Amino acid sequence: MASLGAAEATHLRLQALARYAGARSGDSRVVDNRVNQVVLVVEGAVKLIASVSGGRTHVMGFYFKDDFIYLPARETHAYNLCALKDCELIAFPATEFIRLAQNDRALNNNFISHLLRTLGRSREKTIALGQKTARERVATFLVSMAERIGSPFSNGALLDLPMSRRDIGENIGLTIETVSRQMTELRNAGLVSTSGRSQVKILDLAALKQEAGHFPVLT
Amino acid sequence: MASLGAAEATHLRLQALARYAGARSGDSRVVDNRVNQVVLVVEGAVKLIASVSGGRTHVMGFYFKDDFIYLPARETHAYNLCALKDCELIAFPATEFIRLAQNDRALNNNFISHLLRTLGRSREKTIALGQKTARERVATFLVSMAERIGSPFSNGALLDLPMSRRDIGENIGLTIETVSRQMTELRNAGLVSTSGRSQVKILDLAALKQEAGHFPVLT
DNA sequence: CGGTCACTTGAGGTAGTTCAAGGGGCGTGG
DNA sequence: CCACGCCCCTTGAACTACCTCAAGTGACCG
Repeated sequence: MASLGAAEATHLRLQALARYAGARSGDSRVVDNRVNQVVLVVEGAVKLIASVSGGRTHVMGFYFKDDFIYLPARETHAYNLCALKDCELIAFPATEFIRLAQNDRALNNNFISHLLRTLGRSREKTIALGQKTARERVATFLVSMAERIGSPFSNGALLDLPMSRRDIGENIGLTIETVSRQMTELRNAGLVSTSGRSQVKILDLAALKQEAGHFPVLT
Repeated sequence: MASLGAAEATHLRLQALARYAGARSGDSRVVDNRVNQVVLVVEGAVKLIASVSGGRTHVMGFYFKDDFIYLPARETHAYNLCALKDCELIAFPATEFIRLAQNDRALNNNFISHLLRTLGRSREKTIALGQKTARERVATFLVSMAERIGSPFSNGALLDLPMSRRDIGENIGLTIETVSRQMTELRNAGLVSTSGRSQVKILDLAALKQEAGHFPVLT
């Protein structure tokens, strides 16, 4: 909760509001979505999924330690959080959270800049899905993950991806097969190497960014 | 500026901050994008475009009277507002705007709920671009426009679209030809009729929503 | 060590793009 | 008011990126 940057006084009130939620890897509907929620990831990794008509589902994004999620109440279609690993989360009902934030400049500012960042990422992603080829999307995804959960490594990064190929595909609007093929091509091109299902080593981050079409953060 | 819902006291300060901008139809770079801006559309219609690598450009959205736009400063790629008709706009530097809003509960709340709505729409659009077919996208676009600038008409709506087919295509991630073909198919299916370049009559809104895949507002 | 399930690879199909050629609005000038 | 011309839009035909369907392969778990 420290990462919310609230003052001491607000802190206590936030605690009164908070719903702690633990989750095991694979759990879905981790947080109550009957009202808008602000969710903080204390530990672990989650995906935000949207269930859409026709049984389709779209992965809106992936979130990791210290990330901050705005989870809208179910409406025309349902948003839900699913755990990708064992997780610790804290959820606040959005309305009360916002009201509280108004009494605390730092928290209010934090919340607003979080929203702006989220909006920025969402717009980037819109562009990606509207304009990019499969190759560019996969490259963009990897670059983004490198920036968010990668450990630096020579002139690249080391990644341990907690999500499946299916999750990746549903996130960037491709089928699982296409994701797989693009990964293979990137491997053949010498840009990445993989071991096991989840370990990815980015060998040349600059070149990968080139492949990504110079776009910034996705997800 | 009334639509900002600020109290009297804040009003004066907002006026001090405001940059009024008139624009003629077709004008681009209507608002200074060297700093983040909050822009209010007083009159007219604008598009928010993102210029991306490879000379590609994506139309992030269309905005009309009383709409509220968050225009990020140019960064990895440049966002710009272009006038689709003659316009009157008011721009506020975002940082100062947010600071001011903190002293005015109503304004702060309005701003936050605007951001949440924008984020919601952006997410909807992400889903649309990630999952929908050309037919669904065009239908979704028309439904959205009907809700935003349509005048009711029997069991449909009357539309006067200020944007070109190219703009539409760049907004929903299709080529101009595909947009055109889908429009003719919708016409042949008896869901819409058109006259001239910009007049669209939606004959059966319910059926069009069906075509759209039950999705809510796009753009 | 053996089974399951995720991932990979291949072959064929299709939605949408690309390239190219006509119509037809709509503004302009007579 | 009508004629002219530009440019947007429409339509057609060929192509291609991605999807779909199907069959391996190998990672991870018991």
